Amino acid sequence: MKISTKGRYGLTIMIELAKQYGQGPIPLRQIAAENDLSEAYLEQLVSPLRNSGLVKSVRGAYGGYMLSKPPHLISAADVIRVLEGPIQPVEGIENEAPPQRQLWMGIRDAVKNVLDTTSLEDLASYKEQDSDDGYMFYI
Amino acid sequence: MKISTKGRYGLTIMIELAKQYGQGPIPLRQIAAENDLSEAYLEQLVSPLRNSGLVKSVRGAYGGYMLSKPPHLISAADVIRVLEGPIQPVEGIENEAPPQRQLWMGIRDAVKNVLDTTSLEDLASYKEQDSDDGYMFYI
DNA sequence: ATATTTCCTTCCATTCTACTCGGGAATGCT
DNA sequence: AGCATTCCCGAGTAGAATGGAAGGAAATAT
Repeated sequence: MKISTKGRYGLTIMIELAKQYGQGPIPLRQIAAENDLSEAYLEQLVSPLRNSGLVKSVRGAYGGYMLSKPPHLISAADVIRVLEGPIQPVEGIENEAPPQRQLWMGIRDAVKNVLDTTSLEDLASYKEQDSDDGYMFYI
Repeated sequence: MKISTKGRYGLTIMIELAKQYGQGPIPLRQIAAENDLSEAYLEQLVSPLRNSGLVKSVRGAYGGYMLSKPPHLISAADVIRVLEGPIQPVEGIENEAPPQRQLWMGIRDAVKNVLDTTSLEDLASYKEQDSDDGYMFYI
């Protein structure tokens, strides 16, 4: 029940690109440095993002990556789907017995709903709202 | 973003035990046969379920496993937590930047809500409701 | 005594994860 | 033209997780 670093770092890339949307291509090196991540690894993640059409690239000096659409038109679900595959809590849900099937579909829909209703703009323009203090991380 | 066979098969065990709750100990062999699963593998899964107190065991001939509480008092979340660990879409959520943190917590709460509100009784007494035909499995 | 069943440990093949590395191709700057 | 920068692409790799298999010991009913 995990989203791997593929989805996590991929989302980080997309949020950085969203923050600087409209300011020309952003090199991966910068994103890697700011988030303390491996540039070579990010390279592998951005490749499917480009193939799927979510980002555009410019090669050469002063090149980099940019979103191919405004941040409010790209959802977290779009990014996760490209990097982690279809949103589904189990493989082969159609072969499961009806009770389990109903459960997995419920989970899938709940997750999908959160990811679908969160845009890159939401994530990039995030402002601290009310305090998280006391909120439990593990449940 | 997956629940492995540990959680899935473990839930299958628990649902079978729920169906036959109050009818004495059920051997794993029977559950394995009915669901076409490896008995040796189920053995490994039921061990943590016993250690956590969700099931009780009776050794020897005519022995087996049984729920330690009525099915309506055990949630799917109880089972998944024992076999898959804490319900969390990413590791180390507290180290994530606030925007991502908010997203992961939203997903976690959504999943937790579905699992918490589904009891073994719900799963064991499942009756076909309205048709699933045409419902998409992959989204 | 024997069959059954849980209990416990170890081992194994395969796949996934999270990278690293090396090199090639395009582009801008001087 | 030459050089630095940056994307692009494939291969390799150590470690962990997955999904089991195997063997034997201990308990219990008949």
